[in-house]
Amino acid sequence: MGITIKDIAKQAGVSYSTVSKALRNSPLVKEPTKKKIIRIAEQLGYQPNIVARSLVQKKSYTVGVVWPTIERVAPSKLITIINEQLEEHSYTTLLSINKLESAIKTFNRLQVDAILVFGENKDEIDKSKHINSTVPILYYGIKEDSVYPTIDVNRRLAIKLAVDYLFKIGHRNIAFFGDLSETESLQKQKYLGYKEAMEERNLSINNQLIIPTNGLELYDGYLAAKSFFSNKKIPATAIISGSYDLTRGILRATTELKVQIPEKISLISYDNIQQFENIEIQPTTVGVPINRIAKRITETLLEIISSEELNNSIILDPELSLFDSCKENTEESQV
Amino acid sequence: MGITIKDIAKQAGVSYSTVSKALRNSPLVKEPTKKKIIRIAEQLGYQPNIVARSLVQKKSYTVGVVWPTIERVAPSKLITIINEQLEEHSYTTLLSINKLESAIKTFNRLQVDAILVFGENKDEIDKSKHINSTVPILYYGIKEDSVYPTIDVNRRLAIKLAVDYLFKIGHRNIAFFGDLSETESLQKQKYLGYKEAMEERNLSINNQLIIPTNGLELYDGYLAAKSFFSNKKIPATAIISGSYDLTRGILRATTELKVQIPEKISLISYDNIQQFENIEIQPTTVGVPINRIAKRITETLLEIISSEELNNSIILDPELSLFDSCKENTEESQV
DNA sequence: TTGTACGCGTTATCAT
DNA sequence: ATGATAACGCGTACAA
Repeated sequence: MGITIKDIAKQAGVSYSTVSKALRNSPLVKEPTKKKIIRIAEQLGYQPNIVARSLVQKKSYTVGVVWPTIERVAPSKLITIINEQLEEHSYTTLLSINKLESAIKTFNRLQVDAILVFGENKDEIDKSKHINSTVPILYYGIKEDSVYPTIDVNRRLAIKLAVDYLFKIGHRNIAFFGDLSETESLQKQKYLGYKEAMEERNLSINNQLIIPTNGLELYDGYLAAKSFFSNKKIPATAIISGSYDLTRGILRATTELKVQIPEKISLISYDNIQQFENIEIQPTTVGVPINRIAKRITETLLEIISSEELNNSIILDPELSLFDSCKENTEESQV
Repeated sequence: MGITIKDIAKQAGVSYSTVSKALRNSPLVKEPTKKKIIRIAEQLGYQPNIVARSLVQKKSYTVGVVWPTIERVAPSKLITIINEQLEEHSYTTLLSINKLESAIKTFNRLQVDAILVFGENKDEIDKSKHINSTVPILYYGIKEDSVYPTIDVNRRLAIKLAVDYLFKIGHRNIAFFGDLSETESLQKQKYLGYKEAMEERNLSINNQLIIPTNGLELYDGYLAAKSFFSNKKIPATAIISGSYDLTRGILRATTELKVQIPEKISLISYDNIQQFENIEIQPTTVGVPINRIAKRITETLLEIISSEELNNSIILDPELSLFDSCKENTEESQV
């Protein structure tokens, strides 16, 4: 068994309530006594029993994160940042990799102060609806529009921003690299943004411009790009890439094939992370910076915890971060 | 606030201690009363308060997993399996992505029953040593030999097995693909196994045979393999690949270059996962199957929890899984 | 300034 | 078969 405040009290020759006050740094305890108690606590390696505390306080200073798809890397950076930020507010983050329903139950039993759910689909969420969670829940990145309190990123708008910018600097033939398979509904939003924006500008879309990468790994981007550039005449003056890793692959291909960026072709990458380190060229990106997402999620969680009330869905708007992978297009191909 | 047993008691017109017994399915409660109580509990959506329970029982049926490197995919499959297995024993798994020291503190405060630490290096572990954890700790995959209770995999022996097998079927020129950078100490163990085994057999090693992939992604294996096979004369009759993704890359390269496996060259891959799905050829692998690792870890955790005593380090021995990527070598190059 | 007593939700022990 | 009550470790209102 661990050390309790009673053990400390005995050692210090005071009552255990005094110890409790001292450790919580209450002004109701004299400095010398406080110092002494704290010293003894450290000596004994005292760890406050959160269990007992949260029982009496009805607050555990703990946030539960539901993380059923641990095997996907995508949002792991995000959760790392959220964890750090919550820690600064002296909250502890606990992850569960169970299915949504069972994770929610667990966190309710554990009496966490709030639950953050990552990237679930609507079906799964609906299944968990009958559980009346005492603990407030916040969803991130769910795959369909939703009536549940949600924070998400406007991926569609992101790609539209990219198209608009490229249009503004003279590009008319704009290609899109992305995984278009049915399962990747996040990717699909990006594709829709591309299509919409192109149509709005009356730009033609053809199969030469839509490049399915058939996967989201670096290698997939690399292969797609190699085949793309093997065309006699490259069918576009600009590329929009649907994800970080794809972009890395595209850049490896352009380096290898000595396709100059941005001289030969412009490039914009979808990205939240903004850490294209060790890479030949810093690409122009579009997306919601991960720090902004994290900050907003943290704030919302703290809000939910203190007010018990959740204002509904928040959709974060993306921004364009200009670097040197884009250049004006002055070719005759302009209409 | 949530529903408590007292709420149920009021509804059912019994005392709350009867409710407690009924919900724990005690034989001391008459069937009809029990049924009634359970029904009401379900109606109200009652969730037992683990906090209170673990306070009195001094047991939380919870295992804490320290997972500081969430951004690396490697052991995520493993943890998924362990989670499932612990669940079958009605234990809940909770992850922390904090630094080791702070995670251990957290789990102690939370009064979990055991802590499982993933893939930390010795420095980090030493730093946490001064914390006298009330909760028993089990380490997995730490990067140096250790005095702490540990379960790990014998990577060195795995690669030796591979070399030995290839030797037995007539290969003398055996190449090794792996990331040899200083930071990858797990990879290094594999390289050492390769070197040792080759030396034991008096097989010569030269730079043509040791292929640093400079990364562990599919793409890295692909590139390394392409350059490897561009040699006029391929310098080996067999390849040992240091990891799953590298192997996938190598296979893509051989397919592309029409290098027949195993006709032209034999291949053995290091692997725990054994799920080379969607791949052209099922390679022969060597390693400890992930299910065996998971099972052993789960067992050890449960043991530790019940006995409070930990028998020291367990090193799991790898096995060879023969598939069709190897073939006897009958060339003259045999000594 | 310090100590006493009660309550948080649950389980376990003892009476009834 | 059921109910009353103590205990788990802590925080806090109130008494000293």
